[in-house]
Amino acid sequence: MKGITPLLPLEGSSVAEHLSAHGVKPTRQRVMIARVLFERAQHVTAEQLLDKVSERHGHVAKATVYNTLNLFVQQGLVREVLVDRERAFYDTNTVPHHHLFCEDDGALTDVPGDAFEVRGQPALPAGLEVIGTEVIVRVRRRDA
Amino acid sequence: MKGITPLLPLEGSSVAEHLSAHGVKPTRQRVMIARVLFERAQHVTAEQLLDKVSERHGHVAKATVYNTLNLFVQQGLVREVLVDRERAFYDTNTVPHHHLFCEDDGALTDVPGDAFEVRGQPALPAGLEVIGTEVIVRVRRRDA
DNA sequence: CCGTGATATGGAATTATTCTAAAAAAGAAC
DNA sequence: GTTCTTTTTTAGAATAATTCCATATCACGG
Repeated sequence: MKGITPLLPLEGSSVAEHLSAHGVKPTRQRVMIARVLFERAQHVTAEQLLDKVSERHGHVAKATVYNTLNLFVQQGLVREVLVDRERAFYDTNTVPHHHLFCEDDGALTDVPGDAFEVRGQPALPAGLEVIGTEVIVRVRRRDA
Repeated sequence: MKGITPLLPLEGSSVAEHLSAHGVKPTRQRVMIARVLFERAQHVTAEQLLDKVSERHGHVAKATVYNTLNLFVQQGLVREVLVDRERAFYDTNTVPHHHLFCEDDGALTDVPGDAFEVRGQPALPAGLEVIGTEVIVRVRRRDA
């Protein structure tokens, strides 16, 4: 429940099993990408991910990284965090939690502690269902 | 306090006064833009705003619309809502409230009612201050 | 092994936003 | 009003994340 709890999504199961369990066929590229992505709870951009994968495993096309990330988002394996217009972040911590975005350096972190919470369900117009709720707390350095 | 309360930011004051009161020098273009923007509480994209202004007042450069929107955001006259990578929305309702984003048609609306709220302050690392908190509830049509 | 549908790839295309350099406007001083 | 300085506007070029496209490759059931 707490945002700071380190998540290790792969504890006790292989990457391929993890993908299959979420309805994603584990191709070679997807496994390469997932290895880097899920090695720890983190916030990554598509470009960072591409670099890490290329460096640690083989070459992957940029389009494949985007396709894969979109697929993972759709299947609930990662969460997309839109926080500035420059780039999207992908968050491997899928437990509901909130985010802190520092406008000075563009750093995205989890909201620490649990004193902060969202209460209740919004009154929705008929025929709509909630996909997800995201809370972004924008911060800056004092005196900046 | 309630998200659905229609806000009329200009009630009782001219557009120029409204701008000045927020530290924005009321140039001809800024007044044109503000007239369209603040005529009612709404969510607009930069392009929609440009079109409306050009149609109802004179021509304005695209760059001016972007400059002006950025300035207005900085001065707290409008709120920027980042909800998909395609475009940014600008919200003339500056009273704290939440948003509903429908992924099917890309419509952005306010969260109705007040059963839904954010409680407490996040525990912040030292030296940081909160600029603002945004809550986005993503929805889709049932059965879609 | 073969065929077929899914996936991967490189590079081109798209597109919102920002940048740039120059023109216009606003404002101050006199 | 005139002149000088600073701010704002402008048109168009530049930027860059993401998607599109057409082709090649892969996974895998029969």
